Amino acid sequence: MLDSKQLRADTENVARNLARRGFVLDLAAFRSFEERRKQVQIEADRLRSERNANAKAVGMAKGKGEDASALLKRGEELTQQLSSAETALDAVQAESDAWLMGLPNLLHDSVPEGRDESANVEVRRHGIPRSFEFTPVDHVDVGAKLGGLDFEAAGRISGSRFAVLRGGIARLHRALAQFMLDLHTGDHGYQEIYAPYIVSGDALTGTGQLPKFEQDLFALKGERALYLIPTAEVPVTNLVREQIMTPEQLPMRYVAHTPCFRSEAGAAGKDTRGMIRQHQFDKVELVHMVKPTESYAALEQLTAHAEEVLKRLELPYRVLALCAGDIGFGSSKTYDLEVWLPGQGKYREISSCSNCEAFQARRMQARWRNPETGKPEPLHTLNGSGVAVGRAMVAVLENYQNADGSVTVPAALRPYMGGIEALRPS
RNA sequence: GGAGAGAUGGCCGAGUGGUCGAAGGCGCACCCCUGCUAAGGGUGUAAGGGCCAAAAGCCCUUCGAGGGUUCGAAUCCCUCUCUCUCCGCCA
Repeated sequence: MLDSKQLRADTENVARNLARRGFVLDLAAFRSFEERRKQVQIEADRLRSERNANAKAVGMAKGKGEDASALLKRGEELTQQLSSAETALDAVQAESDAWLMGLPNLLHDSVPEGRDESANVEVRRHGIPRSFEFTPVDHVDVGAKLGGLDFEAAGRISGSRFAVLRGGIARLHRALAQFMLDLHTGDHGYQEIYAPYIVSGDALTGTGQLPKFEQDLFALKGERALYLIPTAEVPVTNLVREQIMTPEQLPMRYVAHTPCFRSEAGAAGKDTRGMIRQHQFDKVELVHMVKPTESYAALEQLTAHAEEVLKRLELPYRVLALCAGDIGFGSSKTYDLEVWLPGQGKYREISSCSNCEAFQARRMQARWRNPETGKPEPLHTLNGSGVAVGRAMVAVLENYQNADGSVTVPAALRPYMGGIEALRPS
C-alpha cells in the first residue's frame, strides 16, 4: 500500500513513478473520491462530536435532576443524521481502500526502464557453463534414466503439474533444503522459522497477494477464507504484523523451508514439461525486517546470501536487475537469480530477491519506533528465495549429469547424502 | 468433539449504562533531593485518522472482531475469533 499522505501531497510524482511500470493512475477518479471523502468525513466527525457533547449534557442534567427531554430529542435527531453520514463515509472509505490496495509499489530510482523481461539488465555472472562431451539432456530425461522422477504417478494422484520423487532423487531434494537451511542459519546468521502453511486472507493482504491475485492461490473450502501459502514470505513476513519493534530488535533475519502452492492460473501452457513450474514446490525463503535507511544495503546482502547457495553448489548463474515493467506488484526493486540449465541451454529463474520498502509494512501495520522522531513508522521488509528447492534440483540434475546416465553429487551436498558421490541408474 | 473461564494501554490489573482513553501498580523517559552497598519525591508516557502548506491547536475513532439496544456502551444483548482449564481423542 502506498502512503496515502504522499499520494495526496505528491500526486504527480506518484503517477509518474507508477507510469514506469505501465500503470496508469486514474488521477481524476482519485481526486473525485478524495474530495467526496473529505467532505463526508468532516461532516461525520462533526456530528459525532455534537452527539458526544449532547450525551454528556444529558448525563449532567439527569445528575442534577433537571428535565432533559429537549436534549434527548436532539440526541435522537443527531443519531439519525450520524447514521446516514456514517453509511456514506463507509461507502467512500471502502471505495478508496479498494483503489489504494490495487496500486502497485513505487519503484526505486535505480530500477531500469523497460516494458517486459527483455529489458531486464544483467548485473553480474558467476561460473562458466560446463562443456559436455555429449549432448546434455533436460532433467526429465536425466530423471527418467536415473529412475525416481515420476510425473505419471503424480498425475494419477493429483493431476498435472505435480511430481513424485523416489529414492536418491527424493533424498537429493531433501539434501538441498537441509544444505540451504544450514548455510543460512550457520554462516549467514538467520533464525530458522517453522510457520503455518495455511494462512488467513488478512495475512495475504498484508504481503500483497490479495486482493489482486486471488486466482493464483489455492483457497480452502470452508466457512473461513483460508489459503495454502504461495510462498513462506507470507507467514514469515506477517510475523511482525501489528507490532511495533524497537530499534534494537532490527534487523530481523528469518529463514524458512516450506512447501509453496500456486494455482498458476495465468500460466497455462508454460513450462508444462518437468519440474520447472509446479502447483506444489519447496522453497527456502529469506526474509528481512529492517530500518528504512538500511533496506537497500539489506537487499544487496540478501541477494548475496542467495547467490552463495549457487556458488557452493558450483552452479553457473547470473543476476538480473528487473526492469520497471517486469517487477512484482509489491516490490520497489528486485534482483532475479537465474541458474544455467544445460538441458534448455539457457538461464532460468531460481530466486527472486525484493525490497518491498514500506509497502507490505503499511498493509500489515508493521512498525518500528524511530528514535529520531519518537514515533512508530513503517519498517521495511525484504524477501528472497534462498533458493527454490525444486529448481535447484533441476539445475543439479542437468549440470551434474554424466554420459552413463549417472549424476554426480555436488561436493557441498555429500554430507547430506551419506557421503555418496553419485546417483546411478538403478 | 464435550464442559467451563476469559480477552482492557508496553506489561500486570481495576472498572456492570453518563465528564472513562479508562483507577492503581510495574516498566520506561526527564527533573529534583539524597548520597553509597540503596532509596525517596515530582512530571510525563497508547495507536490510528481528519482539519491545517506545516507546526501549534482542535476534532474523530479504538477496551479481541462484527452487529444490535440506548440520547449515551469497556460496561447490556447476539454472532464470530482467539486464549486458558478439565474430559475425550489423537501425532
